Amino acid sequence: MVRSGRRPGVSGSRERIITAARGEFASRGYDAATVRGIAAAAGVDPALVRHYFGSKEHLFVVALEFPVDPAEFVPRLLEPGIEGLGERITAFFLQAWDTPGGRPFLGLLRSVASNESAAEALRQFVTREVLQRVAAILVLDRPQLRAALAGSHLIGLAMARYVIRVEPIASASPAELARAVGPAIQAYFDRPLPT
Amino acid sequence: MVRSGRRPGVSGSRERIITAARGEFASRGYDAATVRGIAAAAGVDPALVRHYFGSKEHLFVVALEFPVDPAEFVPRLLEPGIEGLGERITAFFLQAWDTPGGRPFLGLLRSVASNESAAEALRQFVTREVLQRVAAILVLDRPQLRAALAGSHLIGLAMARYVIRVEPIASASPAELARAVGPAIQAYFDRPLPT
DNA sequence: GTCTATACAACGATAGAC
DNA sequence: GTCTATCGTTGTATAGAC
Repeated sequence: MVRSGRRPGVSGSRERIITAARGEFASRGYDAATVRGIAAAAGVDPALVRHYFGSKEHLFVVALEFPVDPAEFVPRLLEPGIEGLGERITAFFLQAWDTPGGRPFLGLLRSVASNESAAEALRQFVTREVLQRVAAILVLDRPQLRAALAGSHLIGLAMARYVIRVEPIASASPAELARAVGPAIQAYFDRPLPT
Repeated sequence: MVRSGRRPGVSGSRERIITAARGEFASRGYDAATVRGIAAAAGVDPALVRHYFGSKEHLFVVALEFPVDPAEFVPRLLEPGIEGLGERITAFFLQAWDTPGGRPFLGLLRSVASNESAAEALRQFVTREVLQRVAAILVLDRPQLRAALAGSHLIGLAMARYVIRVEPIASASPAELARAVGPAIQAYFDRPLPT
């Protein structure tokens, strides 16, 4: 009976490992997620993970891929104009987190907070794919600072709601939160910034 | 050679363990910090940590002690009145983080993001010692929601500046940031909240 | 003599590397 | 699948403080 060696046909193991890695990193964070756990969730041998990705860190970088595509949502949110932009962004952000597809965000946040290379990866990604795109569309002074400040509030909102789970933010409805926070985001695209 | 047993004089081991724990939790986060590493940094046996604190988790809770005292800074910031409150709070927050004494904050944030019991500890602490205090002083509707939203922005600011280190927030001066963010915080204590 | 501080050794679990 | 390292924890013995 042949036990070792390559299986015939296309296995899809690589993709299953990436999917499993997202789930594990999401639910446990970078450090607590284990290569063995990921391999088990993917139904493969741990050595296969090493074969494809070399290291846990590199696997993470590959799996980092965002669940939403800035190339799509940035123009879509900005296109209708400045008016109502704050609430649109906030509502989209909360919806992205609240849906099942937003699960990876939580793991990403956990990983970023505990792991320097994860923070580095996210910093590069956000700067290149989000901030620069926003800056290219906005006709305002210091667009990158404005976008970064607005983004910082949203990150904090996610920390308060999904990580720390402080009340009454944790239990508020997405719509209620979007209405409460929207104007603060809006102000970063409306108001002159102090020098 | 005598190896075990009590050492002569006052050792201060308990305090050294707490200090070492703060340093380890700060630089590595809750999960990555080890009891053995903390014991080594304190120059004691790991079993002594257990003797004093029972478990890693309880040691964390003891070491959690905030570097600033809400009983002091909440009244001090709120006392001059609503006017300029946003900028006062933001400047105080950034200063607390930027000074050497603010180091523990970073570790706290890392721990909270990666560990559920740390998040639980911080949630209880913030709710009891900060939000309720603010709510007791402010004469506004839904003071707890207002304070929580303002706090979420500040947490996000810290994430952007000290953890993710995204530009231009990471390199901005505290004064510049306080002027840019202050009005957003202020609005949470000025404006009517949408229902 | 009793309480407390301390050390040492080892256990069972589990990780990543190869 | 094996190897090695290291984790949190625990049992037990000992020496000083009071």
